[in-house]
Amino acid sequence: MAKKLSKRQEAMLSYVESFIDQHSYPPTIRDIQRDLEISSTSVVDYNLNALEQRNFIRRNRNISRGIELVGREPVSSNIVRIPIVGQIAAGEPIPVLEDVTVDENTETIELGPEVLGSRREDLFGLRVRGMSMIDALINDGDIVVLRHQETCENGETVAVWLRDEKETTLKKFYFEDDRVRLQPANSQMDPIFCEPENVEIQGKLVTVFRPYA
Amino acid sequence: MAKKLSKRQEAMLSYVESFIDQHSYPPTIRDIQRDLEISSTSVVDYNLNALEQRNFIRRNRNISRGIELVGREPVSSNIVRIPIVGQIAAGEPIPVLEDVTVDENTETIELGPEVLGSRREDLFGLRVRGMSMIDALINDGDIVVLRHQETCENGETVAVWLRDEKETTLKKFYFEDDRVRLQPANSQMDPIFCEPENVEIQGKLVTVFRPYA
DNA sequence: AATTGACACGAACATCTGTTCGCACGTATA
DNA sequence: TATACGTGCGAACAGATGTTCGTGTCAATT
Repeated sequence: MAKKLSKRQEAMLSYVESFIDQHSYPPTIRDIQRDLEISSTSVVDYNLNALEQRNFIRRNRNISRGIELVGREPVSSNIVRIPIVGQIAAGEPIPVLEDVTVDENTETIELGPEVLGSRREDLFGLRVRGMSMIDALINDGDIVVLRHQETCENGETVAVWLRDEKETTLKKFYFEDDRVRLQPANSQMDPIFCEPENVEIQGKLVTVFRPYA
Repeated sequence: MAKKLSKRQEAMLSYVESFIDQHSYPPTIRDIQRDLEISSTSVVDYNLNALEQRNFIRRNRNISRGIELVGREPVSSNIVRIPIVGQIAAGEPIPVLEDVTVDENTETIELGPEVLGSRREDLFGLRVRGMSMIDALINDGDIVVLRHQETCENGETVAVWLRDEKETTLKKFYFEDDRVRLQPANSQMDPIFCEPENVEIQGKLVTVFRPYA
């Protein structure tokens, strides 16, 4: 069982890997045959079986492109690519997602599920400008990742737009009695109280990170 | 362009997504047809084209399972899985990498190259314990990602072990004259000066992030 | 009422693709 | 030398799969 892979099997394995990286779907037997200049599909089939026996791949019979790389799936499937759609600053509203065009020029970041939690939809990133969120230990240049939502649970940290003040801020949100309490992450600081009508929830804070160039 | 997806198209899109997550290769048109109970493959083809036009997927003509999810593919080879090998606190040294066993039980996080920069070797993560790094805007519970190195350039933020004080700290490092200046990120605070012999560089700070569970 | 456009249907077609089989070649073993 | 075994070859088969086309439905528009 500890038998070494043949030259050809090694070549096939790394071919499959790079093919998947490149196309995001596995190759057919004939793809492998052609690109590795193997004379017959049956040779490919034979060596694929060998690779399966040694647990490098898994094959799904009678299914086209039914090759799976063992031990690879966890890495590739759960990564989320998050677009950085603008910036967040005290004095300006958060960009409206519908107005933002996300194309291949948009800066993005890739994050795994450990960082993001389970719900992976509606995520977007904003670059922090200014020191206005320093009380939440968020610095100029940091990147905050938000999940777009217009309501939230008590105690969640959310990005809110204060209509009257014309101001964006990141605070813990508490709805109590008839008013809203916005609590800075820094417990030394005093909360803000305001009318519910004045508060527009823009999204929930999912993660913050700071690249040290 | 802002046209909404039809019910069927939404269903198809999310079916494709979960199929890929589950199998690690895309579905065929007939897979979609069968599982979504659509009467004809041409209907699937039609709606797949609609999805392509709106840039949710990319189709590769004439090849089986030639569906790619837009914004999902780049998720492949450039992701780095970083082990979280321990914790970092003021009063204890950083775990020595050689002593740490990284196995499948080790907690890890996956991050893309935008977050990590180009050099992707020798990275490891530590969970921050305590508030001792609050002056660097790093909170209890944050995760810091370091690159293991024992030297650094002036001005880089590094994790250092102070031999005499028996203390770990994250500071900007400056070698000047015959001494070392360790500058807190918070410019309000005073630097520490010490002998070069007293300073052991543990690694360079690459990124910090804070999951809001 | 007529027209148009989006969407759906069903069947047929042409490849694409995995599988199988008989045969051959070399090396190690008996 | 004979045998077994791992590996390679080429061809053929059968089913899987993407594509196309004529037709139909329905709601909005003219």
